[in-house]
Amino acid sequence: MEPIEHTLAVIGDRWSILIVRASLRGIRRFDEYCADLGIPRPVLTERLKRFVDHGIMEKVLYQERPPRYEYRLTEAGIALSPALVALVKWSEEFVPNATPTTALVHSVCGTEFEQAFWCRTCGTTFGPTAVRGVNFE
Amino acid sequence: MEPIEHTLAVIGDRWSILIVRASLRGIRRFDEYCADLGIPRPVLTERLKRFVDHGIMEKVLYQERPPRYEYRLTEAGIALSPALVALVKWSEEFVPNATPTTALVHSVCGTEFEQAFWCRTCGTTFGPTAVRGVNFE
DNA sequence: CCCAATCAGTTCGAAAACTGAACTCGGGCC
DNA sequence: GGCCCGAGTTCAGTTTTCGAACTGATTGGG
Repeated sequence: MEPIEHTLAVIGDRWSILIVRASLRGIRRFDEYCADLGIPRPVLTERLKRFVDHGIMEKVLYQERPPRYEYRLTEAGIALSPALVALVKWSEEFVPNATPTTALVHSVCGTEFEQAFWCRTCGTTFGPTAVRGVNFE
Repeated sequence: MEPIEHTLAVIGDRWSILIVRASLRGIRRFDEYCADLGIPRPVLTERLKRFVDHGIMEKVLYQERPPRYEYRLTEAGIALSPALVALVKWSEEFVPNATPTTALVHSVCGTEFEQAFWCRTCGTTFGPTAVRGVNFE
């Protein structure tokens, strides 16, 4: 199985990306995910378990007696951000009636940023049509 | 429903992204997708229909009698590339035993490229941890 | 003319995943 | 004891997925 197939077997469903996004927004606890996303509890249980198993999230004890855990993204989980950003930006552009709000900003300066392909060799940025590759085109 | 939820309702499943990737690789026809991906035919039928309905693909008649159609990405479909690239790159980095091949190259110079967040205001590139936003963090 | 091959789908029954609502279980608080 | 919190589990019903076999229009070969 190719790497990306493996990845999609883990996060390729209607909820996974939304869970990652919720976590980046600061959501941590089981009931918070439920309330925030409206995700069915059994589905959330399974996803969190899957994420922990695949190193995307970690279970952190935040209270003993009764033992209670919260779920935080690991570095690998945070590294999914570029994919999430790409999807958010695609959505803003192509989903009909999408509100073109400034959804994502650079925390340093507070203004909207771009996402691009960047070629170190050429020193240029470029778009999707100039991409080619073994696993791609 | 927020834009990204809508987007994930369309392409948030185990196969959709792989179909887009196959198409970027030059796959066009029903049986080609089947053979290339090993996707069940009924699922492929449903996904292609969905993609056409949502403007991600278009059905192109390539032969009359019997009428035969092939499926090509629209501009909106090609615009999903950044998300795909992000997932491919994430996979290369975080999927265990992933072969670190040069999967994606800049077609102009043939060397590997990067994908980054870029702030026009600051004139800098930055990583996932510096992202903040209404829909995000 | 008839038979095989092509190719985009459809049909079908079984298995798996998803869903909402209710329930469990440990433990603190009054 | 009775009530609340909060992370799950259980359950029954629906939807989705799956693989394999089938359909239907048409062409090319013998």
